[in-house]
Amino acid sequence: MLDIYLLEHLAAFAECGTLSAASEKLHLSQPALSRSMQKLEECLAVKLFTRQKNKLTLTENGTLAAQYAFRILALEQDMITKIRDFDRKNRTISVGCCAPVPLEALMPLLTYQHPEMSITSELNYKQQLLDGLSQGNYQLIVAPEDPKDKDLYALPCGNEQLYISLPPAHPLANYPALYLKDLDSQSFLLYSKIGFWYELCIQKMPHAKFLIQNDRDVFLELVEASALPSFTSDVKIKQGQSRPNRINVLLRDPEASVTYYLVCKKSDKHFFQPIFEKIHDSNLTS
Amino acid sequence: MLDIYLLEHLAAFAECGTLSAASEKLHLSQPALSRSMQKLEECLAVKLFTRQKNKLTLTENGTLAAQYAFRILALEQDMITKIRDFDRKNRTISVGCCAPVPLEALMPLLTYQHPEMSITSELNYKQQLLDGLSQGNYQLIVAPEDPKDKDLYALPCGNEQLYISLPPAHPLANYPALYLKDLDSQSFLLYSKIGFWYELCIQKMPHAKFLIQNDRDVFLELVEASALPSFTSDVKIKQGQSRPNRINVLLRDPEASVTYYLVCKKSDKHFFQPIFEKIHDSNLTS
DNA sequence: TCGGATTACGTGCACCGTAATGATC
DNA sequence: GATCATTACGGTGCACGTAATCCGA
Repeated sequence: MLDIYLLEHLAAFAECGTLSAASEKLHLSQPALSRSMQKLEECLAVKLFTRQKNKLTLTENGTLAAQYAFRILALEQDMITKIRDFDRKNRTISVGCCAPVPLEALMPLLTYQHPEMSITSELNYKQQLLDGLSQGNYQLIVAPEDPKDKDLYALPCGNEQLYISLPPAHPLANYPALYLKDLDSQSFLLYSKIGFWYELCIQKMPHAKFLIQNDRDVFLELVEASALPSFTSDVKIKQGQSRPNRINVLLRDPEASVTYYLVCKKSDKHFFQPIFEKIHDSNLTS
Repeated sequence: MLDIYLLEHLAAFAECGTLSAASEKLHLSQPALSRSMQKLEECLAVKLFTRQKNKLTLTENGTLAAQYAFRILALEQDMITKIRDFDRKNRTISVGCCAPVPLEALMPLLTYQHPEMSITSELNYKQQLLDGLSQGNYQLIVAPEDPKDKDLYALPCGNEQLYISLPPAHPLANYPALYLKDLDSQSFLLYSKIGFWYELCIQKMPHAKFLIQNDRDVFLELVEASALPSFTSDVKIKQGQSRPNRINVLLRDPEASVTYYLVCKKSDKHFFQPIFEKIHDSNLTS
């Protein structure tokens, strides 16, 4: 069998055209390369070069050999990257979530339970979450409803109730509860990374204007400093994140109250069993 | 990059299941293999094995790696054989010939003119010769007529006239000349390796019986010892191969007199120029 | 006790770099 | 003289084998 370094040397020579150029590319001395080429010919027992004292050129054999060399080297490189990718995928848990709130409790839980694995998470929409789960891009997802799929294992893991946060002077601030359609055509401060809530706002308030903020700190400061309505939830309020100069009004739309479901493939159920048990005891939103 | 020997070792282990079995297969010590596997893991920076003190097993990573190893090794093996085949094809001249006689002069000519190349020859029928030439299976053919193809270069290279060799007592032995159809329904001694002459006999004498001999010596001895008619030619007669106890009668059929053409691809004309020149001076049948 | 895996240690080969030579422009 | 390829020579890394150890059936 031919050593891989011989193929690398041949490939370099085929690319560069001269031994000296190739040797520079390979960080190698010219004599070393010269010997490699000789050895390659010897191993294959085939003439690969025409030697004109001062010039080395590939024969037809040589170009054929170089083509093979490229293919083999590419395949080996592919092997390395693919195996590393495969390994990394096996030692990372990818979590997809429909909203940011469940992640806040789920991520610490996972890192605690699987200290040897790295955990990644991203927000995504319902259908993408389910697709990603079945395709293996996610091992665990949090959906805003029960997927009811025979291949999936799902467990309720908490609730979240949307509120509208209004300044006391706002005309709607004294209502005990509202519907989203009551708020249509208003302007809102909206943090961008809120998952499926964003869809809900767009759908229910097609005429509203959303002043979208990508930076969480900027968003909070604007809420503080402006009289613009914004959204919050019972979870956030319980966490004490409601502002004293704001009145939080319940939203009665059925979609404004969500039950989160933690979902994995049935085949992964055993692996995630400890997580499901912990959630059974104390859910992700309490 | 991973050294090829590491892949070979991995492949062997994947096939054998234990280091000791694989080491035996590789004619290698167990420790050497053990180290190879460790090095492979180190190079890939990935766990390939589960180690149970006394048992070494491939992980999923490992089986994936082994699959790649097989592919790479196969590709490399393929490279070696393909290049050697390609080289051999380039340093052999394959000659196809419609009859044995022209070969007797052509082969020495070729070996003399191209001492570095190996020459192979075979008898074949006209169409196969032309197909073989265009497909590269032959570089040079001898056809029984001018192929008249614009991509081919052809030159007459000799003639051969068929004779029927009869014992003096044979009823037809005193004719100055005969046609093949005159001989139909007789029994003949026929040497098998005579190229297109065989076709001719079958066509012109559908009722004749041919006692076919595969061994040249046996054939000649039977000609000597029996009273059965057989075939010969002017070339053979000039060579002094006619038997004293036989009368050779000319065959008048136009097909019984053939002009041979030496043919090559126009693209190879330059390469074979010396051969064509020599033949121009003294042809293959004189 | 045997078979399988790993560790420890010494050795030889093979690949490398430096230096020198040959050859062509 | 500059560039390119090859040969000669000495050094070193590394893959190997032998021997020893550990562990489980």
